[in-house]
Amino acid sequence: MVPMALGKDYAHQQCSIARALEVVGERWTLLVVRDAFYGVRRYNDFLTHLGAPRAVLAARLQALVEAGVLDRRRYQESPPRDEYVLTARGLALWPVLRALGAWGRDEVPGAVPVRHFHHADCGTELGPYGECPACRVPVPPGDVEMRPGAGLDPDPGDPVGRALLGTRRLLVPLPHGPEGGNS
Amino acid sequence: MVPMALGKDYAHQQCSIARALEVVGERWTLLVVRDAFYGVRRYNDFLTHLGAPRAVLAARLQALVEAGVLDRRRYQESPPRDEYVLTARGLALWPVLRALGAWGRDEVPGAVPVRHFHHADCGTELGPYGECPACRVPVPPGDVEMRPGAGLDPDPGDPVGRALLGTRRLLVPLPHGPEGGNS
DNA sequence: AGGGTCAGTTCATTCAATGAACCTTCGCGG
DNA sequence: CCGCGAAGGTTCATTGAATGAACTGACCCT
Repeated sequence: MVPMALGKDYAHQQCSIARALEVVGERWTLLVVRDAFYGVRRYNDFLTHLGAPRAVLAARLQALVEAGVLDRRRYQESPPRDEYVLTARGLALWPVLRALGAWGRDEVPGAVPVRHFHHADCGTELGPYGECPACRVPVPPGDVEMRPGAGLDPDPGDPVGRALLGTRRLLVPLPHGPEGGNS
Repeated sequence: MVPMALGKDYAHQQCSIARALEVVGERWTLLVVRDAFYGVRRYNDFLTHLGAPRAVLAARLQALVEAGVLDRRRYQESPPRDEYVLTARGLALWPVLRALGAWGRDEVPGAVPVRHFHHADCGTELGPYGECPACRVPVPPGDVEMRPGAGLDPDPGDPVGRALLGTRRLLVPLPHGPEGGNS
């Protein structure tokens, strides 16, 4: 996708769409952001869920941190381990992902709904712009509940995909650590 | 950008966002679609406005036609000339471009508004989801009026950029032909 | 016949993506 | 204190796509 020579070519474009694509328009980048919304925070989890080459993932994470979309922060000291979490700027990408997902679901032929997104406060399924049709408000991603749809593979090969099978609230980190599994 | 080996890698992803990116996630693709919304329809106009390599543009246009986003149709017989116009499926990408543009304008540092988008019926500037805050309705792209903003280069090098300087309604084709210029 | 427009295609070069292997730090079990 | 494995990378050879310049071909005008 979207390659890194973008700065060179898109920069001269007087257009905010081009500027956005300079940051998130490369291959894998928006999928990394999507996984961050789903609660993925660690390098290895991104890696197994996306299937991207390690070097590309490292480059994308670093670029997203530099662009202020992700924040890299220490979650344990020994051994030192960092996690990547969405900043306010990253959270602002939620409408982009909503719009892309809605288009992929409605307009790409042969697509079965994979996941449904609901307003956690009232249970209503979100409208096409990420708003709650019942409450008439735009729903921030932290108030979105993700539910499995008919098209979701019930037995994904990777553990991250398995952790994302059930109903989950966005932005809640994936379970980890000794108690993490399924106790 | 997002590159053409996408089919291979994104396809196994059970996700409508990934499916959307398979179609519009490659480098240049979304900029082609943006220009189509602005009224660009001809190969040479895309070429001069985007600055993309000719071979890449030809490949992207063909891929978008095959994906049903653009329709290629004959507009004159001799010499045979085709133009590329958005289909219903392509028009459905408008929220994606709106969301990307809003993010690029609000969240990418150092960005000055380049263009403003208004509801042609009432003149109100569109909200972040492409809705009209006054009329409380989602505004279809054909009812959107594009107006120049402070960040717009007043003298672009290419004629297409010059034709897009003023206030224009989306989807209206660029002027062409003997009367086209600025009479 | 010559020049110009439009819409491409071809081709050599450059640049990024891929995937496998390797590296480092640490925790743990014996 | 030795070996093992996990986490989070880096390095490297190979593949593949993007780039830009040149070329093609159909047609029109003068």
